[in-house]
This record gives sequence, structure tokens and C-alpha cells, in this order.
Amino acid sequence: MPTSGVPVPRAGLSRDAVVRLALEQVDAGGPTGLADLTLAKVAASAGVATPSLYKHVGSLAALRRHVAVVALGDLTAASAAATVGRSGPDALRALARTWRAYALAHPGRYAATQLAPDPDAPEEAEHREAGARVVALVGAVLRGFGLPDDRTVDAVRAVRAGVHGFVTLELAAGFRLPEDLDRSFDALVEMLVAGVAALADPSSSPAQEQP
Amino acid sequence: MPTSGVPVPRAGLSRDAVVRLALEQVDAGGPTGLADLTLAKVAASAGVATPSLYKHVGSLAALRRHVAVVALGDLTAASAAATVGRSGPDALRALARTWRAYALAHPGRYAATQLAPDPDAPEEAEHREAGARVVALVGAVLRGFGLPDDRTVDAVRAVRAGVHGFVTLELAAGFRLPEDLDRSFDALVEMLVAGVAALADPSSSPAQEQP
DNA sequence: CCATAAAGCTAAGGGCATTAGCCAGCAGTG
DNA sequence: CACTGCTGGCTAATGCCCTTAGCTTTATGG
Repeated sequence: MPTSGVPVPRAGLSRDAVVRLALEQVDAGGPTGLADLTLAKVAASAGVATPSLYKHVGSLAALRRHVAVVALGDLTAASAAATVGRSGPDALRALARTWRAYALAHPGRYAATQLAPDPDAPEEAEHREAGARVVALVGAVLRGFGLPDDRTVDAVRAVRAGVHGFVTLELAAGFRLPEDLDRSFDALVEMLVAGVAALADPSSSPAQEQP
Repeated sequence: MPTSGVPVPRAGLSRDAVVRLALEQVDAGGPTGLADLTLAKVAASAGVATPSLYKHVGSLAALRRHVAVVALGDLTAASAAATVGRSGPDALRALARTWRAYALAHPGRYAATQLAPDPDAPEEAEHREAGARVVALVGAVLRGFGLPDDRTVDAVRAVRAGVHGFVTLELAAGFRLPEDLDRSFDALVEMLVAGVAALADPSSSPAQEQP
């Protein structure tokens, strides 16, 4: 009895195993780990000829998508863990920091996070749902701000845009001075916190000039 | 007398001509136009064998960089035109809208805009400078807010991150509902305006809760 | 014990970038 | 006016890669 009881035949290697090896390669490749992901390398690391992978994976694009699903799951779990028990500005700060920390710690996986699933393809439903879960989580965190319903979308988008933009630029080495990135990020997060709060309470209009 | 009078030998084709053809291909390819840029296709559109391009271009990566320089120039020019004669919040709004408009109108070139030049490679100096010019322009626009010197970086980064993040997500079809994107973007821009103003005048602290 | 389906393999085709080395013209110079 | 040399084009070849087709082997379940 080599393994469990269902469909595990001989050499070992399965969709999950292939994805695991792909994740290793993505993780090892830094920010370009996803772009550098290659069936040839995964096959080599599995000790198998390249075409053999097609018994488990479908295509390189499909493998990338599987990586994306895992990465989105990671991010959802980390975000949920970081925000549980918090609400309002506190929760938003925790969410933003977790997001950035994840991106910096796993740049390749974070890149995978940004793959846009085809809205129609039925085989990408899992991918779409994984993405929707993260976005929903942002919405949930923002619920603590008491936003009017029709403004929630705007707030979610602003938060996603701000954090994603910062992290993207940071990973792409788009900023000079390596110093002070933490402080700049904090400043951005405070802008978002204040901005979302303002969206929730339009009476407190933005500070225009000094009084 | 086939052409003008300086260095145009026989068939016609030069670094600039090759870059021009590359730009056409990038423009025709939508958001993935840059990624889909290929020496083979450029050569075909020039009516030339692929290796011939190496007499003008160096490599595919170099061609991409030349495209990036052009795109950064476009963006600088558009931004300068949009912000001249404005200052403070007004200028920042104009800058942000111009940026987004450029990205939506020329997604392939906008993607080129995000290529990070090697900080050391001497042959990428032109690329670095083109990038620095755009960033400097953001700094100039923000000068109207009277930010303390040591906070300017934070503000520039927040603005770049917010706008770039939004546009990236929008291009990647990362948002659902095609409607209301304009309003969401406006909301983000107002957050940035208010946030930068707050950075300039820390006494007006963010609205925490409703009073 | 045997049939069958799954999981591997090799072979082959089609892209692509890149390097090496050849050839034909045009531009000057002696 | 002839010659020399540069320059921009070419073909050939290498080495990656993804992907498809079809064969072989193995393990499993009846």
C-alpha cells in the first residue's frame, strides 16, 4: 500500500505536487519569480520530462493560475488573521501592513495575486472566487467606518489602489532611497484612513488651507 | 539622391525607425502590447529579417527601454501641459487625471513607463533621467502645498502609488462594475489632496470618529 | 491473474532571441 | 577614377521554450 486509497499510482506527482514545485520556483525567483516560472524548470525539479507535466496541469498559464489561487489564499488568511478583533482605522492599518508585508516577503506570489482571471472561462471560477474573497475582506474591514452603501466601492478601490500601487513601486525598485519607506507607507495609510473616514462623514470636508 | 543628406544609407531603417515600429506594435497590443512586443514582429513589419534589427537595437530588452523612454517623455509632456498655470490641489487633480487618461489611452506605453531602469548600467542613463523627470514633476506640483522638506518624499510616493495603483487595477480589469470608475478615481484623488494637505499642516489631524 | 486507465516517455513542430560569419553597396580618399 | 573600408542587410545555426501526438509501462481493481 504505497499511498492512500484513491488515485495515486506510481511515481508520485499530482496536480498539487506540481503546484508545490512551481511555488518553490516562484518563491525562489524574487519579484520576477512568476514571470520566470517555466514548465521546463518545474519538470526538471520534479525529475520528469517536460511533457509529463501536461498529465497534471493543462498548460503553463493554468499552472500560473493555480499559483495565483494559492497566493490569494495566503493573502486572505494573513489578512483575516491580522484584522480579527480590530475594527475601523485600526483594522485598516493592520490590513494594509499585512498586505505590504506579504508582498515584500513573497514577491513572486504577490505578483501571482495580480493575475486577472477571465470573467467568463468556467475553469477559472476558483481563481475568480479566491480574488473575490480578498476583495470582500477589504469590504468587511471598511464596514467599521460606517460608509454609506454607495460609497463603499470607492473606498475599497482607493485602499486597494493605494496599497497595491505602493507595494508595486517598492518591489519594482521604483523608489529611490531605501530608507524611510516604512514612514512613507505609514503616511499613505493615514491618508487612506482619513480619506475613508471623510467618505463616511462628508461634513468633515478636507482641510483646504491653514485657517 | 534617395533620402536626405546625412547618415541614411540604403534601405532606410535606423534606430529611430525601429523604435517607431515597435511603438506601433505596442500601441496596437492594448495593455499587453509591451509584453507582446517581439523582435520577430517588428522585423516583419519592417520587411527585414529578425537578426538585421541587431544592427540598430542591441536586444529586445534595449528596444523595450527605448519604448519606455518615449513613453516617459509623452507622460512628462502631458503632465506639464496639464499642470501649467495651476497650483496646489488644482494642479494635483489635473496631474492625476492626466496620468490616468494617458494610461487608458495608451495602455501599452503606460506599461513601458513602469520598467525599472538598472540604477548602475551606464547605457540606461537616458531611461533613468526620463523617469526622474516625471517624478520631479510630481514634486514640483506638490510644492504648492507648502510641505515641510522631509515630508515631500512621502507625499510624492503616496500620489504615485495611489494613481499608479488605481490605473494598474483598472487596466488589469481588477475592478468589477465598469460604471462609476470615474467617481471612484475622483474619490481617491480627493483623499490624496486632503492627505497631502494634512501632511503639510499636521495640526489638522484626521477625522477619527463622528463627534 | 488480467484488463485497463493513468503516468510516464520520446519524437516532432513551431516560436522566439541571439550569435557568427558572409556579401553587397555606398562613401569617401588617394 | 579606382580602391578601400564601413555598414546594413542576409543566411545559417544554437539554444531555449511550450505544446501535441502517440507509444510504453506500471499499478490497481475486479
